[in-house]
Amino acid sequence: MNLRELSQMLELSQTTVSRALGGYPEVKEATRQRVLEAARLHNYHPDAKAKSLATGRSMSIGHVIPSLLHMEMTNVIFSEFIAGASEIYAAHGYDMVVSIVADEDEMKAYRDMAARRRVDGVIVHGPVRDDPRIPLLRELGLPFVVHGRSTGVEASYSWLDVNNRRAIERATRYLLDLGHRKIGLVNGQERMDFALRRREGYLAALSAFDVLQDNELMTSGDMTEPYGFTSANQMLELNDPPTAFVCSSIVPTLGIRRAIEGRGLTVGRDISIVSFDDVIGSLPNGTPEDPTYTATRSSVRAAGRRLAEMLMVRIENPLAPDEAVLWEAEMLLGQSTGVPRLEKS
Amino acid sequence: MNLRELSQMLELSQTTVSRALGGYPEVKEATRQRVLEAARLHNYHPDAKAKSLATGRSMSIGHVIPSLLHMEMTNVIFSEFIAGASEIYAAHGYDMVVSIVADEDEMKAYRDMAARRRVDGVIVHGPVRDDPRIPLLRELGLPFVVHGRSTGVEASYSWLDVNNRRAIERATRYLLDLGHRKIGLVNGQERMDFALRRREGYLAALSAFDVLQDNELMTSGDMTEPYGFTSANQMLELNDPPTAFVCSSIVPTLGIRRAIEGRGLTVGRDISIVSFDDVIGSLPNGTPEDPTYTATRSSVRAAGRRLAEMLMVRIENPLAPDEAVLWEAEMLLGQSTGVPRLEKS
DNA sequence: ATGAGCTTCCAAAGCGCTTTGGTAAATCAA
DNA sequence: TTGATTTACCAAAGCGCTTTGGAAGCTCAT
Repeated sequence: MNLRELSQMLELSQTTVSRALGGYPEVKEATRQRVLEAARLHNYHPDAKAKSLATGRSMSIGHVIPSLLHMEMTNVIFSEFIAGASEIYAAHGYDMVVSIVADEDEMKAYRDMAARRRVDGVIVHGPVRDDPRIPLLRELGLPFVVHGRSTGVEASYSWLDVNNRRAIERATRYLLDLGHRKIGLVNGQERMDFALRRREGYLAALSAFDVLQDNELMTSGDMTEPYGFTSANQMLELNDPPTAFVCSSIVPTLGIRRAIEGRGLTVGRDISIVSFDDVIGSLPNGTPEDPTYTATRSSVRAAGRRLAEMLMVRIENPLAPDEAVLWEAEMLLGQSTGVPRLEKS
Repeated sequence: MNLRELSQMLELSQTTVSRALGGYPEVKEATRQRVLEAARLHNYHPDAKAKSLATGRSMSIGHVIPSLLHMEMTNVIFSEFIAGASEIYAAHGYDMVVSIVADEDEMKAYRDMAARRRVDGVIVHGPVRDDPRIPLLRELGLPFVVHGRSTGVEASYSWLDVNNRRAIERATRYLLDLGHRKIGLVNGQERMDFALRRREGYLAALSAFDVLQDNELMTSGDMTEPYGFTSANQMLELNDPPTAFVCSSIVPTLGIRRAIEGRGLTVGRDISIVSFDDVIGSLPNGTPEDPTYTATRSSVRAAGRRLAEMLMVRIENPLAPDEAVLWEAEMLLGQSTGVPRLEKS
């Protein structure tokens, strides 16, 4: 059933039927009801591409994710994000098109989406320092918002970020307050902007307590479970091993736990962990009243929702001023922290 | 830059330019080169929706995922699947549109996609017993393939499934062979078809060894980490606790580990675990030579690739006979299993 | 030289919608 | 009553592409 057939059936022009369906005022109320009724009866829905072609708006949002290097995000975090974003898209009548590309094809993927006019806007994931995608999208004139920020990019753009620096600084300070002085940092890939900021926060806390930076107590890598396991094991084998860990995500935290318990030690009693928690559906951090891990927490799903809203605004009005949103993470005390017990001294 | 502008610039008709770009033979080679050159120079890419409207093919594939009840899959497994599928889509020039909807809107989402002719086909995720989506899609005439099978659906359809029954039967038999007799099953939601089959496999193995089914040793639920933790803890508190667990996914397996070690026991030595492993990027099961968990394994990413290919075929030729693919899971011996030590006796 | 058969190009229709620029009929103000 | 508005509708253009159905211009065997 298409518009022509429907309008012939109703003995009305396509114009009138289209306007009736679109809610325009220049059609008699009785007629509108007749049209609505018939449309429902015959399950008429305007063809998406014809509508898009006529209006010039594709009514879809693009997400480009580089598959290889960002495997950490491809998985847990990304799907949590799109779960949030897609709620908003649906509410506004937008579809979500996601394109997983090899890292080296990422820029081409954006150019392509823009040239083919496939999407009305995009959300940029996992910004790195001096991220080239931001100037590219600006040049392409494609509306976009960024999940995170890119140190080094001067141009203005819309973003939403967690205050990663402060979140990890607080986490580290908490451990320092408990008396820990050997604190391992199990960080994400430090080419990612968020990981750089977290490292800064960690170092800031240490220096506030006059603790010297120790490069053997800092690792950077893809946030997988084995990565956490390996990092923790390496550090625990040092002469002067850490009594606590600060970890960038719940996933490697699980590996840290495995390493600790594999050595016959107990998390929270012998070795403390503070994690960053993105609030992953399948990996919830215990219950809100009794978190498994002491953690600084910020929902990536909520970030997806908020960024989607910001993007909708930019699409409606491309000339709107850029919007910058910085969220503070909340800190939850859980079972994974305590005063140091295994100090070398 | 659109076709009209490009063809005016070249002083050719739109027809000729279109054909030159499309690789049709009825255009002189010199002309084709001239066109190709100009197209590249001006970064001309045909407008996706105009092209789709003209050809009648939307060149995109839909994925509908119900957000609430399938949260287990929304996260880890689903994103692993689409990572595989999207490789194939990209290679065939298709885009992927994903739509996360409230459970009760799922059928509507399919109807909508079909009526608006938004996609050329869909992949159905997480089939349940008597899944209503299969007859619906058949009625809508929308090409589709199913990841898994639906017990109770008589009609023919294309699917790819892992032999879940046999995989879990083998896993359970392995534990029985080692001497375990109290074996806990930490299963997925048993309204899901795959979970039902796994339960059958578990029970078949037990009865082959004349071990009685014990309902206290079987749980069913969303495959999260805390679910594994809680299930394992409950069972371990029984008078006659299990000496081993069979678990439906690596995610709850992590929770089982936490429960075991939380009681001062050691995985593999005191309590054994065999898991099903979907091969999740961020949660790899140790290294191939030395798996952390003994597991039956089948890559969901590979399934995504294969199903995407099957769907492409169906779209090319909707009358092609349905295809059914059953994969056997491989079984890997890891560090998480051993002979029983803590028997009540 | 002539018609058949290629080669190479093009005008125009059509995909299914929205939107512009109307026009008749009904209503209203004076 | 008459001209001005308002109401309720419609024909047709246009979005940017593909594809159909030619049509010139060439080549070439006869």
